[in-house]
Formats: sequence, C-alpha cells, structure tokens
Amino acid sequence: MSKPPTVAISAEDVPCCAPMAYERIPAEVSGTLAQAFKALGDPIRLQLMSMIASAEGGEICVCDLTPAFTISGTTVSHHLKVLREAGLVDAERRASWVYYRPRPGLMRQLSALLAVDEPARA
Amino acid sequence: MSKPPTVAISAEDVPCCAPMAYERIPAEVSGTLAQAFKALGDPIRLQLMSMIASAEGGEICVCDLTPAFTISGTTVSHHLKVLREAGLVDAERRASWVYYRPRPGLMRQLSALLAVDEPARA
DNA sequence: CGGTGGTTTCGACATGCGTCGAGGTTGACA
DNA sequence: TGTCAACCTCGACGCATGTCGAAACCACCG
Repeated sequence: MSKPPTVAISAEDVPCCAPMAYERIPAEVSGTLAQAFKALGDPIRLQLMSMIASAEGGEICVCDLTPAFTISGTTVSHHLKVLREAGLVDAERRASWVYYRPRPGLMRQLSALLAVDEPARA
Repeated sequence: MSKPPTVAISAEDVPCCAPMAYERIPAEVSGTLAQAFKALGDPIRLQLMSMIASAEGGEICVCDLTPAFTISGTTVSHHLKVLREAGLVDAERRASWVYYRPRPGLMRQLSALLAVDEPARA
C-alpha cells in the first residue's frame, strides 16, 4: 500500500513543459503526458472535462454531470475515474454528493506543450 | 460514401476554439476534438508528433523517425496515419522519401482549448 | 527492364477500452 | 435502526487499437 487509492499522479510531477514545437518530448515523460491526452481522447470525457472546467464556483456535482448524457451513471463514473487518474480533475465528497474540480496545473502544461508560434500571417 | 477516404478532417473545420474553462464544448464537435486528443494519447505518437513539430526546416523524413523507436516500421507508419487522419500532421512524398510536417492550426486550437487563467498566486 | 530500398497497406492476433447490470459503500433522515 | 439516494466497484461483454510479418506500391538506379 505504497500508493494512495485514487490519485495516481500529481500534475506537478510532470517534468516537461516546453512547447513540443521547440523541444522534443523525452521518452521518459511521454507515457505520463500521453495518459493525460488519452483521457481527453473520448468525446464524453472531453465534455465532462469541459463541464468541470467551466463550472461556476469552480466545481460541479456528479448529479449535475450524469443527466447531461444518455449513458449510464456507471459509465460516467468510470470516465470520471479516468480523468481523476490522469491528474486532470479532483474529487471531494461532501454530504451525499461528490464534487469534481479541475486541476489547472496539468491543463496548463498540456496547453503549453501544444503551443505554437504566432502564425506568420503575411 | 459521404466521406473522403483518408483525410478525415481539415483542421480549419473545427468550429470550437474558446478555452474549455470558459465555455462548455458542444457535443457536436467533441468527437472531432477527442479524435485529435486521442491521437496524442499514445507515448509513441506523442514522441512522433514532437519530433515532427520540432523538426528543423519544418519537416522530417520517415527514415529519420523510424530508427528512433524499437517498434517495426510498419507500426510507425500506422501511428503516422493516425496523426494524419486526426489532422495534426501532413505528409508529402518527394523522390523515394516521405516527409511529415506539422499542421499548426489544429495544434493551436487544442492549446487554446486547454488554456487556463494565470494562476491566482497569492 | 529488373532489382533495390523506402513506405504503406493488408490480414491476423492479443490486449485495451467503453459500456452495462448487479451489488457494495457512504451519508442523510426519520 | 431501517430506509433511501448518490456514487463507486466488480465482473462481463463486444468492439477498437497496437503490434507484427507478408505483400504491394513507388521511385530511383543499374
């Protein structure tokens, strides 16, 4: 039991931040970064992530997420777990409800990684 | 047969660009965007993408990509196809060699999508 | 014209992943 | 304490995906 139950990686552990247009991504961190991109690589997870990231008050209840989709609550829970283990969101139980909150650290790193020079518009 | 064979999407067709922290991603475009993220959601593809994006001269030969990995050339070709169909890279054959080039448009959109406010550091 | 090297496609296989139903856990409330 | 609602875990089911070898394709060069 050398690892906590749910939180797999902390966003701050990713030792890579330079835009990939400038610097090649080292093989050692490509796995961790790819896990985050893969977590966003599903239409439902991407919508979940955007609902969490744009939530008023910085957090949103699972009970507000589930009815936005036609899939079962079980599957929503599974997708949220993927986002959680990728380090993109954080969950907290309060009373009977579970609230999800974005983790801006990793999002910023991914955004920086994809950054490109200003278009050399003629 | 309403879709062309190989080129799935053109980056400019993605009608979404506002940061997901501000605006929820519409369900209609989540599939296209998720396809791009999914393409980056593999360690090898992420390294391939970074090698292409950071290539000197703006392009790189497949013959320079393949020896950087231990997997077969067949598999490298497959991964490049995924990046191509996601709209992240472009390929051009010149003489006997094929050169890959990044497509900054979609990369910029993905980066903008993940953009977050400056950290409210105390 | 045939051969050679670079690249992609094809067909096959094992693994991974999205989905669900059933059941478990947690907390609220009477 | 019993019940109920919200959420998660477990186990299972197909489909998608990463991987490879063989073969096809393309461009150059004897």
